Amino acid sequence: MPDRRFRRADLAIPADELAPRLLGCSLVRTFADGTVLRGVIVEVEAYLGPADQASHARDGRRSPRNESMYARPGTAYVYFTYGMHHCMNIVCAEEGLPHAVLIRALAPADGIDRMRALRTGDKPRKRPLADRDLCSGPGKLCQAMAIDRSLDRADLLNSTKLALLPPHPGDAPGRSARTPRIGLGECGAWAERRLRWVVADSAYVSTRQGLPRAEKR
DNA sequence: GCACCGATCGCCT
DNA sequence: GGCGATCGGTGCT
Repeated sequence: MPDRRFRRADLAIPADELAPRLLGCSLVRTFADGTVLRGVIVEVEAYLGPADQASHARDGRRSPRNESMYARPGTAYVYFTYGMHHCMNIVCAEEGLPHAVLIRALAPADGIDRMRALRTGDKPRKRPLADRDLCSGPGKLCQAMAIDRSLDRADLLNSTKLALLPPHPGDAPGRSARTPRIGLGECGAWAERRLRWVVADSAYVSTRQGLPRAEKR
């Protein structure tokens, strides 16, 4: 059976509509040697276009760095930040309107040992990284999946290297919770809007910030 | 040209 | 909980 993919039209919707639907979907990284890494999306944030003061595209900003935000829905937007980390977004809404969903955490599913090797690199460690430390943050998951600027502008609906797949039929993603987005500076009311969605009971989220205490584990 | 800072992480106290 | 790492993007002089 050929792998299932989204249709372009499925992603041609605003980021705050797409984001919750991405919980439970898989992000799949395939290497030239056939190695496959897969994680299930458990945490996302929506960035809502030119008006969104937390977005790289705020006030219509457009540059070589964020050009892919203006591309077709289904395009990957990968950027470099803090001098050492990459973060990955799924571009959505109509082409030319810079909406995107930041992938903040994955539950590792396939290729876990390879992810661990990618995360650990050459650094000697007393204990191997725990599974919950592999993809529990936007920078971590890019390191674990070998996602960098070379995958910026990749088409997640057709790329052989990086793909977005819908949940397996019958997969229950679990209860989701909404919170404000993480790590924003002064963005006025935009910092307060609840544009982050997390699988509330997942052990693989980046932080429990904003989640009800009763859901802490 | 140059100074500031970031959609983060890991290590330290 | 705090802070340094590390460097490209951005905006101002």
